[in-house]
Amino acid sequence: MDIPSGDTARKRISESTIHRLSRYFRTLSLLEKENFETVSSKELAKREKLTPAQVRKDLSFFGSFGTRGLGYPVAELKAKVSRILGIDRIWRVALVGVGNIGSAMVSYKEFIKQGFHIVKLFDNDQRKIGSNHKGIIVSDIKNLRTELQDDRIEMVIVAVPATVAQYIVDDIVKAEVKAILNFAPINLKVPSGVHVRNENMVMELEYLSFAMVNHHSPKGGGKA
Amino acid sequence: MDIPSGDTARKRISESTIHRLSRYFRTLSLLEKENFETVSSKELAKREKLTPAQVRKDLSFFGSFGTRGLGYPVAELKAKVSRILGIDRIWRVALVGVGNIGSAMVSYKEFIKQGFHIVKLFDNDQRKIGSNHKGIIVSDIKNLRTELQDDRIEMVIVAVPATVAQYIVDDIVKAEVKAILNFAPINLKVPSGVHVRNENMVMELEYLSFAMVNHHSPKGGGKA
DNA sequence: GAATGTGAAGGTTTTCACAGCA
DNA sequence: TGCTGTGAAAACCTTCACATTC
Repeated sequence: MDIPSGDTARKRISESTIHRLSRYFRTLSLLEKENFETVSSKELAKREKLTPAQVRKDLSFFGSFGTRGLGYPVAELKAKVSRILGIDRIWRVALVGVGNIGSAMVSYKEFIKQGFHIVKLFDNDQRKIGSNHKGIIVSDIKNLRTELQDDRIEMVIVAVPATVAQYIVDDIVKAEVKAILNFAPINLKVPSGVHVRNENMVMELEYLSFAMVNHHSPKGGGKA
Repeated sequence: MDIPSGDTARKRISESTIHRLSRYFRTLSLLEKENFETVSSKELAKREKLTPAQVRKDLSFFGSFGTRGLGYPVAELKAKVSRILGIDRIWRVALVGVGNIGSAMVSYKEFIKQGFHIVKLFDNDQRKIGSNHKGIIVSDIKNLRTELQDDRIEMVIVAVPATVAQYIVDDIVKAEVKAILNFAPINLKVPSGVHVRNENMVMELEYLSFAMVNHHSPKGGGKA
């Protein structure tokens, strides 16, 4: 076992490190296509606009994947990183709210590519229930809890109006789903052990707005 | 002038602080609707799952907005925060790529609410060019640079495939637009002074995946 | 009494710098 | 020689604690 993931002495890994691992993974996929056999922390850092030390530190939390003098084996490191992120498998995902954003997510190719398979859709609109989106029949949101359980859903994407998001999430929690990606601009309450990530596009525009009015030079081009 | 935004001695404000200001703004809008006259750092902190000290520190970077013993005046603070974020005005936004995500963004109400007005659409697909989306005629991407300039666009949302994103962005930069919200999963190159924010939904699902396989207890429920 | 504003303390993340290995 | 892996230092961010003000 080369990833020290045994439950003893596991260091808390920062959110930034995890996000950078996602980026390394993407870049490693690219490097693989470009037929690189190995890659140095310097090269990875250059592509991600980071320091080589940062890249090495991030990876070192999970093991020693490189060879001194040579760098990291691309294919192998990619496999390791995907294992760390838990994307060396298929995740069964449901989506609630087949509106603007919901529909876009159903057709979003990057999800499938990375093993996130949207296999269930829910809505409360009678006109949508029963209709077919990309081969999936939209279910009635009334049956959310039971269908999530019956279909062994592991993650739910919430793309409903802010006013109803909390009720939906309460149901999702009852179905014992432990991971939620939330698009509603609201602070959801969930019991501990349930993971919520918020996707808020307005916040990013607001960041840009702030940067502009403050002539704020972005540190290395801003959030990557 | 109560915001120390004169060019002398401006402290670097962290990205986290700005994001929290966005959240305060949202919560202040809510508090205003609930007819709160004032709010304490304690109450704001509770709603955002932060510490009161954090709230006070964040605000203190920009001035002294509160009254000891009382708290912050809701309406006034909201106005101040919107001023700081630069959202006390209308921003003219263009969107490139009227596909899945692009279409969703055009109809996304939160943008308009916060003063981000999408006033131009571009695509390279002949079937889309000339068509009407929410009252906006889709322009040919060939004319991107000139039309961005003629229409005094200040921000561009890029929702095109990763393979073409860089070319589009090069054009956007030529049009002297200084703010880009990028949905393509790629590290864009822009000259310094141009602000880029990346919106990557897959990264958030990957974070959830990591959290799940690592039985990783989220610190206060994860990214809010 | 209640709650802000803020130096100082404490904690976390990033960078440095170099020993160690191919 | 080239590049990793990693303690130590530096930078950064958050929390504490209290003087200050209403």
